Amino acid sequence: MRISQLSAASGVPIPTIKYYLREGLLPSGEQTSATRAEYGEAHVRRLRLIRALLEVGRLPIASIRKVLAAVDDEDLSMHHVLGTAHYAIAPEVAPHPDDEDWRRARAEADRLISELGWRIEPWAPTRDELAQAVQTLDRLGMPATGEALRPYARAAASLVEQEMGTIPMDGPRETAVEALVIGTVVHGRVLDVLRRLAHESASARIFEARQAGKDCQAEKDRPTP
Amino acid sequence: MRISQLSAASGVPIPTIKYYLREGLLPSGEQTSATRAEYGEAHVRRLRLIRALLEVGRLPIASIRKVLAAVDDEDLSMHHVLGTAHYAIAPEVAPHPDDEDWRRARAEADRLISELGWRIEPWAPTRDELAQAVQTLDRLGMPATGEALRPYARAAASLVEQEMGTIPMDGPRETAVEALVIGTVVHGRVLDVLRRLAHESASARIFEARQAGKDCQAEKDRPTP
DNA sequence: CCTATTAGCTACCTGTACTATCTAATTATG
DNA sequence: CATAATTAGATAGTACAGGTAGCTAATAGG
Repeated sequence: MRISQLSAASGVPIPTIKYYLREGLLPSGEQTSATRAEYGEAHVRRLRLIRALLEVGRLPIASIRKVLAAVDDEDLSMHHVLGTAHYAIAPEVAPHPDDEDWRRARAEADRLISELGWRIEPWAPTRDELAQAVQTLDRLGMPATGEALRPYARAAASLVEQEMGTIPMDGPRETAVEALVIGTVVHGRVLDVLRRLAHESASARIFEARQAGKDCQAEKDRPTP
Repeated sequence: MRISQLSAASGVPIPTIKYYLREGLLPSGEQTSATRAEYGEAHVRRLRLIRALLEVGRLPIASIRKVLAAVDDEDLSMHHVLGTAHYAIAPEVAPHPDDEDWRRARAEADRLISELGWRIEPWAPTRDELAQAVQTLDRLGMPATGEALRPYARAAASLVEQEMGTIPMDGPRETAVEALVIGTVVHGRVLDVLRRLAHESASARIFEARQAGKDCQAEKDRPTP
């Protein structure tokens, strides 16, 4: 398969494929001469994974590179690939270690994690992400106690439990690892989208009585298609 | 309160505050002379909300402007403010209306929503987001049937139900509306982070037996603090 | 042999979220 | 009263992300 066919098969423009090659997201094809390289099904697959992480997972290119490097490293156990993915996904959160509010939020996050009995590395950046959310809720006057977060944690744990059951652990490593990464990234988005849909629906149910007469005005505000 | 005090109180640098004023995210202070304006507690509050939407919610400035405009529009019902927030949050998803795969994914998304009995506007961009995720999973060979998505939907619905109960519906409009927006954005992130934590924990539990001997090597890969 | 395609390279472009600087008008301070 | 500091408002510049475009030399296929 030549680059033009790879482009056609994947829907990704040639210059973009070249960009991904430069950035080390996509392995080079097998060089058959100075101006020819041969690409295969693995490249199509890889491109699909890249686009999934980029468009659905909203990961920056640099993070995708790290994730894919871990996926390709045969020496890493599945758990460590997943760990790398989690590290790469977690956005930098600029902790202010000498800020009192920050320390309290971080302590609250750590407390919740240990109460739940979750096995999370002490240096996991995800802890900081949780602390950031907790701190933000505190500052906004909606304090996030462990009490308030526990339902979210339980729901998350139960969904993840189910999801883990569907990973083909005993198939080829690559399949399992990709399924894990997709689980982390794409299913995260699925849950987020469904939550927003549920939110809109709940809001419609709850408020429909209160606003009865206002629908006509609202219709005018509808964005024109 | 002058701009320098506003900056100190909120932790946002003066040039950034000026930028938010220019961009219409923050209302101007009360002009007391050609070179003085007076800011109040509302400005501090607004800045905190902006930073929450930006840093935790990862919303682009343009979306934040739309959300805040809706929050400030006293003529909009709470449901419509929330709708605006949902519209603003949903990233553009570039649907290809003549792509067969896309149409199938979109149909699957619509089917799931109607099966669940959710009240979602037909033109809601969130439908496209769900369709995008479904299409991506299809392409990656992990087809997302309604069956597979239902547990996520149920969990989302139940969490949202609880969350709605905590909104102070009968307090001042601004408080309720802000709580709704924060619920949409910040609690979404909380759930996402908790899901990734649960994922890491589950992975640790499941794989610890399989990798026993590899921990030493793994420790060396730990990012240096 | 001639046209099209390709790898590898460098340069360029667009959008986002700031940052910096400048000006003129105040306001506070010694 | 003079002088230093602060401010609003405006313009311009920066850094990064994610591509996109064009160039050159080599080669493949007809």
